[in-house]
Amino acid sequence: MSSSNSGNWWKHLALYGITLGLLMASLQYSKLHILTYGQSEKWYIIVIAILFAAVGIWAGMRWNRKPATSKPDTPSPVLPKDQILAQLGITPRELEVLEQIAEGKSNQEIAESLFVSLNTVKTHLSNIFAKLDAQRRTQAIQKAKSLGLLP
Amino acid sequence: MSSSNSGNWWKHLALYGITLGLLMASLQYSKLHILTYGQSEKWYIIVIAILFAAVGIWAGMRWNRKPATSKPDTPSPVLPKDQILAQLGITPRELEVLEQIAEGKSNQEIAESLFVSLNTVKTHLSNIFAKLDAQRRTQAIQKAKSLGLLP
DNA sequence: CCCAAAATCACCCAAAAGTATGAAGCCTGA
DNA sequence: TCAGGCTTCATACTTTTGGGTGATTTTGGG
Repeated sequence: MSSSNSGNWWKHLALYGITLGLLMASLQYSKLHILTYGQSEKWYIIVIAILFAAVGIWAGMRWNRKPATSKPDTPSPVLPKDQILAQLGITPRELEVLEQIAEGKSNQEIAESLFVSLNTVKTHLSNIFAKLDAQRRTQAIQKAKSLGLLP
Repeated sequence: MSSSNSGNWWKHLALYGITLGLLMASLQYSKLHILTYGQSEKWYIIVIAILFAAVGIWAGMRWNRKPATSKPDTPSPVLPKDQILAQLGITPRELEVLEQIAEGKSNQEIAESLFVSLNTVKTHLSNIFAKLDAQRRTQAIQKAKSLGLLP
């Protein structure tokens, strides 16, 4: 209840909100004039509530939707791999590193597998990230795959 | 939700409703003088609006969350995805996280997209790694794909 | 031979990711 | 009602990654 309860309070809030809405609606229908507002003001409030609920639903669905349109990437690129590599300026060694991160290897493992130092792998990776415009290895993998550089 | 929840949520709802009703009634009686002023009515309407906006957002996310987990694309795994998931003990939420790391997102981004804390994402990931026998996110992606859990 | 690109490595620092442990609230099914 | 799985979150700690800079070697053409 004190400070770090952030998990579920808003669920309750939501329930309260829904309940409030139902309550107000039923109050309207039953003509129990408990509230001291005039008729027009009551309806005004209800309209506002419904309106905002609708807007909220729309916003919520909007906000949480994943970009489903990103599926039709480049499955059959017209350009051959070599050309894409050249275009991006990715060198053969960098591609090797790229392939290995896609296999789930750590930098250390890649270094050992290529017989180079960890620092070298990092350097290659930095260059790859710059050329693919990625911030993370997972992102680089994703981009490389959609470019057809990786299976 | 998977259709019917037998009968618990509406009980809470009813309870909240009753409580709220009593609360509102007492408010009416004790603060009649305030409510006669136009200013407090405005305030009340604003609260209603915010409340319903919150409810709407919540509902929208809720309705949008379930379809997110059920993916229509089933390549051709020998076992249905559900069965593999059950076998490994991977929960729906964990799968959601798994899907997002495969999209190249950072833990922080996933946390924001799922409206949970960073710590929660890490916990889910730890569990995923254990269940997939992976040490790294890239490895988990790899394994999940070869199992048909991811496209 | 000389140059330039590629490959290699080192440090340092910051940020992100991963590990371990404990715990609370919710939901479901027995 | 009670146990157990799921989800959530926290704290503390270690490891891995990523970013920036600079430097040395290799190598292949011109």
